[in-house]
This record gives sequence, structure tokens and C-alpha cells, in this order.
Amino acid sequence: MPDSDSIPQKSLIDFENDPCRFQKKLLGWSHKNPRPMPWKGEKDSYKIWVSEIILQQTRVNQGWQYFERFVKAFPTVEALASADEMQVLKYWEGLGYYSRARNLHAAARQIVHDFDGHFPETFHDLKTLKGVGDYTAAAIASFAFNKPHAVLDGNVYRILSRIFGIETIIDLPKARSEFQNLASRLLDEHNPGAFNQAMMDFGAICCTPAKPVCTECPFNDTCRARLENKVSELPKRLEKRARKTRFFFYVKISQHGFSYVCKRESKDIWKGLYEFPVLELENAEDFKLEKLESAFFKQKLPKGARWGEISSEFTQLLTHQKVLARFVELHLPPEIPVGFTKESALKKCIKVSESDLTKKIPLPKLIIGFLQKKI
DNA sequence: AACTCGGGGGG
DNA sequence: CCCCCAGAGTT
Repeated sequence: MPDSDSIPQKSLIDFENDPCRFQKKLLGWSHKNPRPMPWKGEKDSYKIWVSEIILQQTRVNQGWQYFERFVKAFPTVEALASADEMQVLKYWEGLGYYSRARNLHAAARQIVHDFDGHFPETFHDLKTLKGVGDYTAAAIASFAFNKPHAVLDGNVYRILSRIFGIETIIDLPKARSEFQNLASRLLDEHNPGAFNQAMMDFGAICCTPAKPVCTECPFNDTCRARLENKVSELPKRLEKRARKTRFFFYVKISQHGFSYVCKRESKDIWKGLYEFPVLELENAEDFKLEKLESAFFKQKLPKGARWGEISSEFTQLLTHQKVLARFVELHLPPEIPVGFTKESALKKCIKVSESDLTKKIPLPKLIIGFLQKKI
């Protein structure tokens, strides 16, 4: 372990005053390590925008099928703006972070109305779009319009924290400005798109979160984390919080080939998606029909209604919570209308055919899992 | 500044 | 299991 005096300070900070040297190493690496992607070389700002939104907190492998389907269904900003939200969400089904889809849709309408259908080109204007923050605005500005804005994403945090040995906890707001300033200083202003692309490719392929390939890294001679044996400790993050478990008891109503679903409106998970009438329970011991009967029907089941079996457990892991669900079918005779109860949980339901349920209604993965297992 | 929004792939 | 991913919005 070399003491810190033996580390050549000058060569480490030298990148900040000599960004060209950083750029040369990075772009040299990029040239030797091409990373083909479906949207690379894309000039259509609309498609660049869509790809950036889809890729937020999402791996390329997970997102690219969605991207291709999405731009095929909505080839232009006008097409997206004139679609309805349920249709847009259906194309997002299974991808997660559904506010991205709702914001994308709303922003398409912003572009048509506020920008007269002309895609905004400046960082400032881009940021007025819903769902477009610092990262996405910089990405679109640089990729589509060759404007000098450095992107700051998870890759960039990781790369810079290691090369410069920055121990600031990256979840903290002050880290954002610190890293943004550094990234902006290093940016190749004559080639911002290529620089940003190279940074992210480098982070995805070489300076990876676990087991980075330092032997092939162009910065391995001066990387502070490597010299100090801290590669696995950087970047520094906040401790994770514990995950809470929630219990959802779903009622799948079956009535001559139709079901009832309601839209999740509250400020909670899966906003905008649809689900069966649900009773949220306090604990796993409450999965009992009496609970449903008292909550939904005030103890009195409609005439002719018949319960099915309570399903096994279905679970869905989210970042901050775990959802544990059971389903039970309620067979209803055709003549009983949905307004059979005064319960608000059922009042807002819409009646859908089994085929619309899977083809048109955007559903959480949890529900899809139940539907597939049932068949 | 803290929290929340999904889901998947890899160690 | 745990980590984290081409982040953003809300409180």
C-alpha cells in the first residue's frame, strides 16, 4: 500500500486543466470498443427522446424491444400526442416506472401545443417538457442538436468518482453539482454527442459497477481509486432502506365472460394502470372471504354470487416494497349489474371482456402473472 | 433533503 | 439475496 505522498498528484488532477487529454483517452477507447445499439446514429429528435426516456433506470437489453415497438406504434410526436393514455400505457406495460409513459404522452402534447409541433432544441426548452430532467435534456441536446451539454448518469458518477477518487455520496444533492461541474469541464465541446456516448459506453463495458476491467482501461495509470485500492468502494452511496411488505386481496369477478377492473389513481404504485377490485390488508392472516364480504358487500353477498377458491400467493418485488397478493374469483349471474353495491371500490369499476383485459388494458406484472398462471 | 416511482439481470 | 441500471417528480 503506497502512502499518499507517493501518488503523483499532478497527473491526477491534470485532466481538469487539460480536458483534451481526458477526451483523447476516452474517445480512443470508444473507437476501439464500438457498441452497436438500435438508436445509434439516430437523427430524429423524437426517437432520441423516446429512447432516453425508456432507458431511464433501465438496462439497454430490457428497453430496446420496448423502444422498437413504441416508435412503430407512435412514429411521430403528433401520433403520440393524438393517442390516448391507456393505449400509451399498454405499450409501456411491464417496463415499470409508469410515470415515464404518462409524462412522455403529456410532453408530446406540450410539444404540439406549446412549441407548435416543433421539437425544442435548447437545454432550457427541453427541460420544460414533463419527464425531462437534467440528464435527458443534456442527452437530447447533445445527441440530436450537437449542443455542448455533458450528461450525468449513473455511469458518469461511477467513472468520475473512481478516476478522481471522489468520495462524495452520490445520492446527495451537492454531489450532483460537483459531478456536473467536473463532467462539463471534461466535455469535448466540439463533439458533445460522441463524448457523452463514449462516457456511457465506457461505463457500461469497462468501468462497470462490479468487477471493472481495469486492465483494459485507458485511465488505469492514473485512476485514483485503482491506485488507492478503492475501486470496489466507489462510488459511495447511501445505505438502502428496508422494504415493506403489503398485502393485496384481489377479487376477480367473472360474469358471462366479462371482468371488472378499476384504474389506480391514487399517489401510489402503478398509477394509471388497471387492476381488479382490491382490498389491502394489514397482514397475511387476513386473506379471508369475510374480510372481502364486510369491506365490499357489508356482509351480504349479492344473490346468486358464488366465491371460487382463494389463490396461492403471488409476489412482486418493487424497489421500496414487496407486494404479496392473493386472488379469489367471484362468479356472478349475468343479470346482476355492477352497481350491486354502494361500495366505492366497486362503483368506479369498468366492465371489460376477457380479451380486452389482456389486449387493451394496461396491467401490473402481478396481475399478468395471475392471469397467465390461471389459464 | 428525503422519498417514491418497477422491473430485470447478474454476481 | 443484493446490487444497480442512459432519472425524475413530489413533499
